[in-house]
Amino acid sequence: MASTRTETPRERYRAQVRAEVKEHAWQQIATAGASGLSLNAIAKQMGMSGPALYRYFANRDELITELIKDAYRSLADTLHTAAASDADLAGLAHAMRRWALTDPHRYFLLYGTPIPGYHAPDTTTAISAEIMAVLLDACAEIPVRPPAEGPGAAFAEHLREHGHWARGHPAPPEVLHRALTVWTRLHGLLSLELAGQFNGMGFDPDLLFASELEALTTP
Amino acid sequence: MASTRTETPRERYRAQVRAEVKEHAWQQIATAGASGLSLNAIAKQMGMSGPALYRYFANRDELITELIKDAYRSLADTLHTAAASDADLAGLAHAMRRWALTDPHRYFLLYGTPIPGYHAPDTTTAISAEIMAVLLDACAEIPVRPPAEGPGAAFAEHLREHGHWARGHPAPPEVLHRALTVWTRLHGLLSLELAGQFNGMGFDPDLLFASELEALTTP
DNA sequence: TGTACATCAGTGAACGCGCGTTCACTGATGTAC
DNA sequence: TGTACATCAGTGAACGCGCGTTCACTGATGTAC
Repeated sequence: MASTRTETPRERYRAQVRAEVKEHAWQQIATAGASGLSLNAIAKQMGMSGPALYRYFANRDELITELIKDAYRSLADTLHTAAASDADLAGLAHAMRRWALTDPHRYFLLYGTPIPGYHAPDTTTAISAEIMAVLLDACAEIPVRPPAEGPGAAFAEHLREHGHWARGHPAPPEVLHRALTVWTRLHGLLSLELAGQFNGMGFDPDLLFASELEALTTP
Repeated sequence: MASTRTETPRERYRAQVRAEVKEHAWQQIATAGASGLSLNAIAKQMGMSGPALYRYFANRDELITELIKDAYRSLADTLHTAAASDADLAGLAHAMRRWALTDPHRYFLLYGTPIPGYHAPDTTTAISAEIMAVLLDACAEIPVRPPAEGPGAAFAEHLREHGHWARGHPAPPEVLHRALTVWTRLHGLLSLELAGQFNGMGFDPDLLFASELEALTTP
């Protein structure tokens, strides 16, 4: 990508094998979950011996970290692409839902039950801030009716002092508030849907999603 | 509880050991996650040999099922108790949040990333319907402003035909709609908070929760 | 109250399995002169 | 263009571990007469 030096064949090969390992890793996460990820199993699937993978990843945790970073990157790119083609907040939400439905386990790796004993490195927080920034941009274009009093007003006021997570985004606290609301409500819908919690209930998740989006995009 | 026959000492002992096993199981889930639950480890913690536990649980899956049922039961009881002491919807929401914060892993066992390879039995659906019923009762007491058109109205209309999950609860579709919204929004807030996703952000989750509750309890 | 028997809790050994990770090594690929 | 050397991918054996689960068995507890 941004590398000036030409890649040597060996580097190209390394990158290719790393990518192939990750592909098998995703496949395995889909069936066994993130905590069932096994280097040995991946190696066997690729027709290699287990220790061979240690040429490409220092250990299991580094592989997981890489998967998480890729997943964040993929979601951020999806939202950027949508925003670049003039999508409004509703468009972003639909893009995010499509992204989540494409591979539920990828979504859960980012936003699901934390993996026991694993702690994500700081690299990921930069990308998740990027994602927030896209949401903030979209929320800034929606007219807000700032409430004069009550918990909603209080929280917006609170965000005036505690909004540094927006990383200096030039938006009034009401917009920060809106963005947080968008995030939590979408996550509620998506994670329940992806976990299959709506399954026996018989209503159409599309319609629930559309209804919540309406509530989210009107002031 | 409802058993007419007196419990024999042996039955009492069995029940006590089962309970102790479950306690250690929860403790272990808290550190290793649900997929890290190990019968052998529990036995060791209790000063017993591994195979001894097979006197009390047929296998690992039965233990997990039991934990899930207990968790559902506990949440349902919590909500019932709150409702019995005249709590409105906001009161129920706060009770639910307190319940979730008490033991995040218990919450995630019910509503988090599905455990790979595990499928819950039907027994649990009855209790989760019970939980929904409490929410429905509380939602029925909130004045609704039914929208004339748009996705919100469409979904309410949809629920007129697809609301059998409410198990004959005598509430208009707008109330079913409201209850679903309550569920998804609360879950969004709780699961992100419990997973630690708000951690680095610096705002007060209490205030966000209060703000969403306001939006949820006003028509 | 005492004896004979049935029930049941718990043990220890064993089976087969898979895991992450290290280590010394082979053989192929690239590099420097 | 050819040779000497360094780099690196991948292997196979090994270590130590823990898992779920079965099985034959011991010893304690309850039950029936």
